[in-house]
Amino acid sequence: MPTVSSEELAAAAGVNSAKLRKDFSYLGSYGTRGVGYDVEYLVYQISRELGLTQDWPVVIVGIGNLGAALANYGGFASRGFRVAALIDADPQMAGKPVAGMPVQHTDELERIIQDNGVSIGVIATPAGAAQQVCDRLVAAGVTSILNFAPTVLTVPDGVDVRKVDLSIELQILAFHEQRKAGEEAADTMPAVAARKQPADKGPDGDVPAVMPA
Amino acid sequence: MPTVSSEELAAAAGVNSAKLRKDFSYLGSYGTRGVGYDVEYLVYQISRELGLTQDWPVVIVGIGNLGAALANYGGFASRGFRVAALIDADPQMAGKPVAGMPVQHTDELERIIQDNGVSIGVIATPAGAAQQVCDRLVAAGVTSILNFAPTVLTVPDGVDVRKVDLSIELQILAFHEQRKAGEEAADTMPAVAARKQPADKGPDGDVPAVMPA
DNA sequence: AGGTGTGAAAGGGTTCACAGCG
DNA sequence: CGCTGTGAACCCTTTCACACCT
Repeated sequence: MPTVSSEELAAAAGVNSAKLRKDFSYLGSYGTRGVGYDVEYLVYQISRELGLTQDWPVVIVGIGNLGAALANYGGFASRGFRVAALIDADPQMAGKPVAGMPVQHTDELERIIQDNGVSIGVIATPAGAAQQVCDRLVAAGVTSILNFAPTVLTVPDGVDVRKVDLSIELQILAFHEQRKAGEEAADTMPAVAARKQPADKGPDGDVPAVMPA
Repeated sequence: MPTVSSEELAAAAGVNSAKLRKDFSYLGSYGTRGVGYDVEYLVYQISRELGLTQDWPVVIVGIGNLGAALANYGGFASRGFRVAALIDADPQMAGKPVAGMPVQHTDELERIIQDNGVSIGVIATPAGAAQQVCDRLVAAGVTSILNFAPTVLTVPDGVDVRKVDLSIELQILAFHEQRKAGEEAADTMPAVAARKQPADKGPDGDVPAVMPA
């Protein structure tokens, strides 16, 4: 399929075709009237705009179950992320291979960041260690942090933090589950709970690509 | 601190106090004019509205690194989730304790769901197994699914699916990182990339009591 | 014709500003 | 007097509809 129309893409994504065209138009005029969008060219332009064509070295700090899961996560490489190092505070872990890569000790953190020009760090440590690790990452030059620890991190201006709370997704499901259960009683429910919502979005959410209602 | 004002809460949350008051007003009139909101009462009301006061048994299918990380995740219990069972297809895993709970074999899936009245399932299997597991969960009575596998699941109407893609969060960080790098060249950047964004929201970001849809 | 790109209209959500209550 | 609750103004996003290009 060498080209797609906004209509086809919109249907696949579950959005309005006008919205899709308007969104694309902010990136430039990459379509051809009467024809549609050249798939390969479009993919490249969007990838470039999103930064997927760059190589982003990242470090993962805290190689417990979650850190190991992240290290093994296949989706990273295909999106331009390269795991530059796995770091853990436990000396027992040092040298152990995880996802085909030896775990390094926290002592090496600063050197690793600098040697690899890492600007993105992933924190998968226990809550208690997160802020400290964060501070060291920032001091070493990291300017974006993905935080899986259940703590709110404090960072200086200019540093971005995104927090992933795995239980929030469950909470959203439970919220809808609750509504399903009390559907017939909808009239007596508060406005918020009763309001029908158009397929609400996940964390990828801003990527409705395929979110079934 | 027995009471808070909308102003204080708004500052803490990084939003406008009027928005906060309006949002709360959809839940009912739980504040006191001239005083503020009674903290304990407010927490209860919001918890109830979100379904946090209910007990939600969940099953986790696929006890690899990620599944184990989820099983150990402390945040669940405090939000009303109870891990009813850990399920894995590997017979070797059966009986092994993970997070103080024996892993059970996939053969038991249907029975476990029914015995525990589980309506929420978490899929942490490899991509190849996800749809099949999903089908079985749904057939057994699950109506909400949290999917960590990198696959788009197909489900019947009435079943909610939320997909968590761990790399998307990194992608968002990389996007901002890219902008930081090219800040001085902002004038020549496409409109989208150059546009200043109000501290955009994390995954928890799209969970304000009232979904911004 | 066929489908993009976009001005204009419509729709929603946020903020303002203040009445009203404790 | 202080702070909530909320109508109205405002602003941003989405959708419509069509001019315009291929």
